[in-house]
Amino acid sequence: MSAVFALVDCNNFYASCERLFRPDLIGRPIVVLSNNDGCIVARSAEAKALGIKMGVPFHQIERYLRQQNVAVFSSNYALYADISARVMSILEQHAPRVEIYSIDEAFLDLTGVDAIVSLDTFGASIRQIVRQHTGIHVCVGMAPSKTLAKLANHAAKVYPATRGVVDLTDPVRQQRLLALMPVSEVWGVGPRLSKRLNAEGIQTALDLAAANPKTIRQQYSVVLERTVRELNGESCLSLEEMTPTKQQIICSRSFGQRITEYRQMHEAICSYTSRAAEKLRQERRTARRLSIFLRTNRFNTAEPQYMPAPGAELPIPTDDTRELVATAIKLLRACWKDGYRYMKAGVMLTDFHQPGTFQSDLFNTAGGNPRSQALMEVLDHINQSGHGQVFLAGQGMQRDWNMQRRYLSPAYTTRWQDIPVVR
DNA sequence: TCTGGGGTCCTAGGACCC
DNA sequence: TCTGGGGTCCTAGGACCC
Repeated sequence: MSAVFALVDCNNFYASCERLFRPDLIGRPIVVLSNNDGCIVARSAEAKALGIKMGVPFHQIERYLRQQNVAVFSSNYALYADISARVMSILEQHAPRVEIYSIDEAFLDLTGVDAIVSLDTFGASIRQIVRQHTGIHVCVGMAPSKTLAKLANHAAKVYPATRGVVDLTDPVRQQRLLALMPVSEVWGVGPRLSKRLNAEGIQTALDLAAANPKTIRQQYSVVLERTVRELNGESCLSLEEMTPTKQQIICSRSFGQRITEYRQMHEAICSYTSRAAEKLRQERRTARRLSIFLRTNRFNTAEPQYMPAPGAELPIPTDDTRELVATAIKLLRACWKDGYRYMKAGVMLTDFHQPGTFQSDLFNTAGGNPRSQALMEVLDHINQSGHGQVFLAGQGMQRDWNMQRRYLSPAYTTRWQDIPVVR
């Protein structure tokens, strides 16, 4: 029995989520902006038809968007995460094994399913069920490897005649599609590799599939070699149902305005560290290494630049917000310089351990401090309850550096006072 | 004036050891 | 002028993904 993977991908996900609760926007172009309302990260079909490109800085096309009556939204991550969870739970009810690959995509293992029902029928029914239960439209691509399933999904999106479902298990069909796809559309081939491959005469996905894997490995990498094999229907990437534990946690943001005062940076670093510590506890890990980074605006070459990124090792791995914040602030004090206009800062945690397993020296108590653990549990409980916020004084009350979200929609599904009311 | 955030994997090169 | 070889570990940087 040969493997069959499906890739289910939500269409224009963020824009679709915004439209779910705004039926008045049906037919109107929608764009969603990145944090700080920086650039375009999602577009509805109508917005794509207007020629609006992904990743364009908002300020460059703001006038055009107004002229075209485009609805503009700041990222509402709470909303998207909630809708995503609903879509994923439906997929998990209908497929034996599911890998949630990103907020809007999942791989399914459909091996053996084609003995019971045709893949086209299965794909169409998944689409219909998700749409009926969530209002979200998805496309389904099916093939013997993940890389081919990705391409099949892409075809399902691009060609309306497919009705959103493409079964690419037939080798002849694979060849036909690969010949139509530029190599840059292949999963794992980014802009740099595309350029190099094009220069070598490899233009289409079919050209890459026809390349010698050994040669590709020598000239490029083992990763691209695997891609070549996957394009030939040899499955090298397996379905990963268990989310692997994180190797690092990063919390960083660009500021709403440039920061020039130490007080503001102190608040920001405290906040980011607290958030990172919260994520760490969710992962049930402790961290031994913490680093911070500050950045001036690298796009503005006329300004003096300063981008320190100091790190420190903790004596014992910890998940205690207070210890991590104290370490971060020590690093900040040492690297802070007045006279720069800072644009962004962040905190990174690495070198993770399982709580209580660290081999400590004679003078430290291994296994963590039970009082600290209890305190952190209470902190997380209150902050996740929706009833209030408890934070360290260092995080500040002014928060005048916080990011801009001028076009934020309500938290329709995750905050009581924002639930839509039908009159 | 205005250019996201959070991840992964691989490789090369330096430090260090015997 | 000569001044080994091989292994491990760590870090930085580059590439990719959504």
